[in-house]
Amino acid sequence: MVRWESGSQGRLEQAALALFGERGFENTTVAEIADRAGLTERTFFRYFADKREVLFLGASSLQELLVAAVASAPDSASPIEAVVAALEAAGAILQERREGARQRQSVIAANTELRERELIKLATLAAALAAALRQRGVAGPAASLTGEAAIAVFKVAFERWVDESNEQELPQLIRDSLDELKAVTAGR
Amino acid sequence: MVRWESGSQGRLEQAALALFGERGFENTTVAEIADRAGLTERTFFRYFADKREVLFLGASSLQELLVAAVASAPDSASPIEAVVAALEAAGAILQERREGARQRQSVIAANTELRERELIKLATLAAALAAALRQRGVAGPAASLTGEAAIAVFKVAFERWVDESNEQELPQLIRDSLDELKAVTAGR
DNA sequence: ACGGTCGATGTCAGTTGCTGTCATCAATGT
DNA sequence: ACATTGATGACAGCAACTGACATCGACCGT
Repeated sequence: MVRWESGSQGRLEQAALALFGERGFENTTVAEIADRAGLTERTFFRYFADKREVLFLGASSLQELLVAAVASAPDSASPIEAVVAALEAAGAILQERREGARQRQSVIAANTELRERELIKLATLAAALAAALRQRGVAGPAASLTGEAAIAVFKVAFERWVDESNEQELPQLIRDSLDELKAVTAGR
Repeated sequence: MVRWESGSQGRLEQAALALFGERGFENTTVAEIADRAGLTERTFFRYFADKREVLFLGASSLQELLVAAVASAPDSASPIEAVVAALEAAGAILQERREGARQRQSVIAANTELRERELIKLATLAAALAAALRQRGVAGPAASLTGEAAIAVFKVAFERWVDESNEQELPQLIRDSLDELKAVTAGR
């Protein structure tokens, strides 16, 4: 497909992950990442919009997966069930990359700028899920709230999953969190 | 209280708001803000951790207000009702600063970095609300999900409130959004 | 085989956000 | 008066990011 692409982007990503793990995000310079990848600082910024973005490669493909899953859910599924089922599917994928995901998350959790970037990715995802729901005929406000609720469920489940003392699997945690949300919102 | 404090911080804030409104956030330099306030770039960074933070002054006091409101809610209130009641109270305050809030929001909405900062403020707020709920004896996961759900409700309501074509009041929109969330999560 | 095109990368200079350090200066307390 | 203290200025410097142009190797048509 791609003519050149001798793996520069991947090398940059690996170099960045290694250095961030060793010395932390702030104590790592873009020039150092590029050096380790055998490239130039300028080239780093041709592949990644900024220093943080190197940690969020798979994000867009994960979003596409989720949107596709919502779009292909059976008509009988309620909005919240359709979206959470999609999350469970994505959760199953993350479950397989468990160690990598945890390592990445420990880097992100240690730095405020990275948490900001993570949050905007999740907010974008919520909007994409809402848009997918509107395609299915869900009304505007309901679609927005369902998207936001789904992200809330995912955030809480993911946080518990990353916790070392927790051995449950992510899809299960997602379902548990959804049940918890239902219980909490039903309260009066 | 404060011995000096001849209003430097306020002048910096006003100067920043004016310049951001005129030429946008990215096309405004910190040195320009400081100049207009009759101060130095270095002084700007003594009052604000970074260029974005100048747009988020009242945030911490708003959070304190919300946490206090949750803490002082009657024991009979369910977690979600306690938190949303607090949001309505905060919404009433915002309702009075309506024009200022809309203007500020139009600056934020136009810039990704600012949206990131806004999201992390909201996430921090969600965590603070959850902590306040745990003080009331709510179990950990339920508290987290309630905090996140409240923020979801607020985000959707606020978005609708800022929409020019919408004339409803913020506290009412918050209550509407909560009802919508309840309907959506009850589904299926 | 050859010259030309094109995409990936390098080089370099410049702007801007942000920080550390030290000096200054006015108000305050004794 | 004098020392203290808190706000500000002056300056130097680093690192993130960008624009402009040069280079170089793979490919393509002749």
